[in-house]
Amino acid sequence: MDNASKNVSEAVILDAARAIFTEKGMAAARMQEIADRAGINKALLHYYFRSKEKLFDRVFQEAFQQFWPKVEMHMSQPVDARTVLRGMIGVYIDLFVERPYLPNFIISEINRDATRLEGLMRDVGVNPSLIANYLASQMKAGVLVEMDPRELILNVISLCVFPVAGRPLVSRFLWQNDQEAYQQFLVNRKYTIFEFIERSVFI
Amino acid sequence: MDNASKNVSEAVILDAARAIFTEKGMAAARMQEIADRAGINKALLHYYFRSKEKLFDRVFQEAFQQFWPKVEMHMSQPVDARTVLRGMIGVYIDLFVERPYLPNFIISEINRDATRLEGLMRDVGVNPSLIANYLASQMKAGVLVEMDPRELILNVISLCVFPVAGRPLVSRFLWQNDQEAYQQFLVNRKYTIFEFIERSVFI
DNA sequence: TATTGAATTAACTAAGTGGTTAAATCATTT
DNA sequence: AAATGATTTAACCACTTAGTTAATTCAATA
Repeated sequence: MDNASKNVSEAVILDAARAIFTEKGMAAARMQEIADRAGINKALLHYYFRSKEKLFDRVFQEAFQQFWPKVEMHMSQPVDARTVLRGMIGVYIDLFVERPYLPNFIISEINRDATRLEGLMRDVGVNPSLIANYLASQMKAGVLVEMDPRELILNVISLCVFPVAGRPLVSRFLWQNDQEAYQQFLVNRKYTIFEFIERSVFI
Repeated sequence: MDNASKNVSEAVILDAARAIFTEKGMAAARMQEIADRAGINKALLHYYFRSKEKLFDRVFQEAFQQFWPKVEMHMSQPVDARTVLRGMIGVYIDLFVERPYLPNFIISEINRDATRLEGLMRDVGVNPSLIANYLASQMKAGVLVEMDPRELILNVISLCVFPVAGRPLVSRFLWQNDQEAYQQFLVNRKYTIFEFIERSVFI
């Protein structure tokens, strides 16, 4: 019996959908291509997920969840600001090394249709003020330079995200398309970002 | 006579195309919608630009050119590193305040089809090594902290680009969707980015 | 084994999609 | 005004798209 094509479950469809959606985006993705990749009939997609929109929503929400790493982990017990920042950067870079498609996918589709955001907020549950408050307290304590803590958070995320989201540009212009060198740079970046930030914000 | 609809030129079509393409991206943009926006017939688009692809290429190339600000300007006469970095940041932020659609458009479409890059490189002519060499010399002179100059360039661009490319996210999560506050933050960012970098890299 | 409901499919539809064509109009020059 | 070439249009075409339908197979269970 043809085992590979039997017992096709949601998971197989979602894997295929994720691959196609993240590679081509919502608009350019084709239901037929997703079906082909999943090794099933196109109608079966509509059986499991009523529409392209609903299938996409599911894929996007899963991606979005991953995009908000659980940095609170690094704050559960009282630790110093260095550990918190190092942890934040590490979580992000590790995530993007493993799933390089995430940043561009999120950024592109959020810009394409921002209405989704409110609903996602509710479902995923994000709370940047936790870290913001922690950073603010460290500033008041004289550990960190005084600045808008949101801006510090944003700087950390910017430095982590852009090199991945803009990979083709970065790799081409700054690393002469040497993919191995780019990859090496990205892994090292966990440390270079921290050093860069450390010099700037620690008193 | 209906003056508004006469003498429709390339420029009008390109304006419409830019608006639609940058808002929706290549795949989701519709030739009919571009025609409507330009106030012309759909066939006229194909008269001026043979295909959707060619029309898109034109729009994209113009956008891409703008994306590479002429920072060399700030290096023509011997100036200090602070002026160069300040100028670089200023050019970028000013550009993005005026054309907020640019970063996301470039990033999205470059990721969607990276083959375009090589051709664009040739046409636009970009040379990051000029600034890289200048920064390296300033490091050797003891003005700047020693680091990979490409990484410093990348950090500057990251800090400028991400807040704009990720606007819906940033605005929602960190500024509670207060558009005015976000706009104010972006304008101020010209200075906060510089201060952030200055503390990190100047000895 | 007969029943039943879920899983799966081939074939189809209705609504676009980018692109073409051939004819009409406009503006300029002779 | 006649001729000419650049604009502009309505109507059309071949093809692709997401989504539907009605029939079939599969798996569990009574």
